[in-house]
Amino acid sequence: MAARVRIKDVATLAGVSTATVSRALSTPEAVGIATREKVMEAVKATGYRINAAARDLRQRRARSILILAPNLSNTFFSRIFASAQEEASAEGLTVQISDSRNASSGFEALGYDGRADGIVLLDGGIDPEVVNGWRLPLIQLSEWNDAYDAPRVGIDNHAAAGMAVEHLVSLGHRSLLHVNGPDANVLAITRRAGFLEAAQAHGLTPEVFSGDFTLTSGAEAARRWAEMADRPTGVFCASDECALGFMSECIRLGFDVPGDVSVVGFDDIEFADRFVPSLTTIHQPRFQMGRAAVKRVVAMMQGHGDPGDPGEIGATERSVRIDATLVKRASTGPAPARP
Amino acid sequence: MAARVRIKDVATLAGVSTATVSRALSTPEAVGIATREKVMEAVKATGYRINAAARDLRQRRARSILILAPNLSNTFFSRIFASAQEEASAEGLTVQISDSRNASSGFEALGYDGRADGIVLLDGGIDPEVVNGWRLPLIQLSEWNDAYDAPRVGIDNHAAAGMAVEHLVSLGHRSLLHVNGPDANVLAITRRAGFLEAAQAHGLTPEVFSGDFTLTSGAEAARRWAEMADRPTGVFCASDECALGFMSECIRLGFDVPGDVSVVGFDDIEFADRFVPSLTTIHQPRFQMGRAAVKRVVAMMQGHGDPGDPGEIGATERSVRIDATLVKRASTGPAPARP
DNA sequence: AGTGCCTCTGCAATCGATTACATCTGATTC
DNA sequence: GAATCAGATGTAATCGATTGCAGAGGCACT
Repeated sequence: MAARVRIKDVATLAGVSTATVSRALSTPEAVGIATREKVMEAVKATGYRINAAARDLRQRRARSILILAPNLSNTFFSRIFASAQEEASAEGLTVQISDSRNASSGFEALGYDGRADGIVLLDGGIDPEVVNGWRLPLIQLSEWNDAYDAPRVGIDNHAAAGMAVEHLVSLGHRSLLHVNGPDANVLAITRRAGFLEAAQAHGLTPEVFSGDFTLTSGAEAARRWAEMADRPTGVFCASDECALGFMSECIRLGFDVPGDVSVVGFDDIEFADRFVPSLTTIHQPRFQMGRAAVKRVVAMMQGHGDPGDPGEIGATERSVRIDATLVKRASTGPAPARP
Repeated sequence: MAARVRIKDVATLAGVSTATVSRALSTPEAVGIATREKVMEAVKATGYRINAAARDLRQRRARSILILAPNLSNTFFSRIFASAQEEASAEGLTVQISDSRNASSGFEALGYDGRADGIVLLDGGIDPEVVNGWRLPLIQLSEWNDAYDAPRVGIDNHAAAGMAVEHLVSLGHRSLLHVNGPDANVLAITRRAGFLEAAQAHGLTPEVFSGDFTLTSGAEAARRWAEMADRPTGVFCASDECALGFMSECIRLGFDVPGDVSVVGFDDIEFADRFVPSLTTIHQPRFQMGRAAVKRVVAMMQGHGDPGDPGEIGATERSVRIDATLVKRASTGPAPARP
């Protein structure tokens, strides 16, 4: 914080009061043209930059929203960050992106201390007591937790997993495998449930391997798959990274995709389209998700008449559903004839 | 900002002054044990959370560093963000990650308005006048700009490109191609120069295609390459994404990698190891880079005795060089016999 | 008892902006 | 010419914490 020039310096140089400088900058139409120009000149001459802390303190708001993600190095989030920032920027807001798994858990838990007016939460694994204690407009994006008292933005993971199953079944696959995400993860749980339900609806009794969404876990699953006596021919992975890891290991082990095994991913990250073979997957419109989440949280913030009023927090019914679609590519094909 | 309970409320409940509450929280050892406990109890009972704006204003610092990247959706940055945040967190600092290309360019240009005490800049393409006008401890990470008056953290891109060339040459490749990054990008320029110099040192006159680091541009380059009469057998791409795009398109066109063409990338992103064939590339220790950058900027911040003092800004000689290494994988092999 | 010192606590100024209210100027209207 | 009004500007309170200074109380020593 090196703001050595204060509004008072500008005022002195321009020969007006600090009130006038403040008005010239925030509500120019409330100031005479001649004065306004004098002020602007003084601002330039001094290199004045507003002190956000002082403004935030007085106005009791920070013009900023906090985005919390469980792991910044997960590439799935990148695009969401970009679109969220873009949308926020259009609203005149700053975003702060932080890692929810990496916060000092002390007094100022999770960096939240009034520096933000709203929160977009991408992590469903935080203690509900903490989350509900924030008392800020908050929306849950992608992941969620029923114990959080906040609306959600995201796709229908259960149904999307069902789409993957339908696709595989329609290609003739009768023996299926699901490579799951982390046990405690709500996305993993939901996708797994959707997978199992759809499979059972077709009278199938599929296999499930545990994983953690990563490339490595996908590769590991592939090795395990390769050693099975009766290898499933249709595989649904809980994430694209996992699916790409799975495919890549299959290929290295000498199998053909989709000749020997069809693979479906989840997310539709950039690489999905570029891998060889390209990956059939569930497309999540991440750009749209980021935008929608910010729009929602901004709306909630505006609902706050009194800055101390929790407003429409808890309006869970105001959730936004985003449509996911199945993108058919080269990693899935007809089931091989049973030996 | 919904901090409805202020330090005064805590003070009243605990039956002490606000000064005592403040001290109990920030310098507990300066307060009697009995009092301290009373205060802590009152804090819990009221759910008090400090108001960062007020604290920042009074202390004239924000306990936060700003990380500016040219494009949040570029997955190369993800890991840097994660490590930077981790390091900052260990120092008791918050990080704010922002997109430098997406800032409202008005009065509060780039979101900088005293909310941060230091900056890690990953973008070499910002107007130097703006950057030097920030008057904050600043370090340049990965990208740089000689017009910025600030130390750098990063690898030797020129030498690294040379390593790629040496590797290809040692495999017998005599006809080389470089798929470049954006024309104005300092990384692209430097890698290109390093490539050309090393090639010329071997008496070669290589080809250069322009690109922009992306998967798509790599694929495009591959199509162009495929149509050449005399196809270069050794290709060096300015980024891994580009290299993977190039390889993927080659394979789709029916070529063999590395049978028909050897490909070297740059960065060593996660997928490099998982593609088939796995990608030979220049490893940039991104984790280490993020940490180092934060460490440096924190050191500069501490050099600030007086918060209004630019301190050791301009200490360009204090740059930190990180070692890059060539990782040999399956995408490079002996040059095919000349037809 | 007096003095000095140490520990703990409170008072009140302070950080730098915003903004309710008051004041002033000049124009318009009757 | 007085009354009224609108627009422009200034005065001063305010946001919520931190912290220099001083006072109170306790203890030890002379």
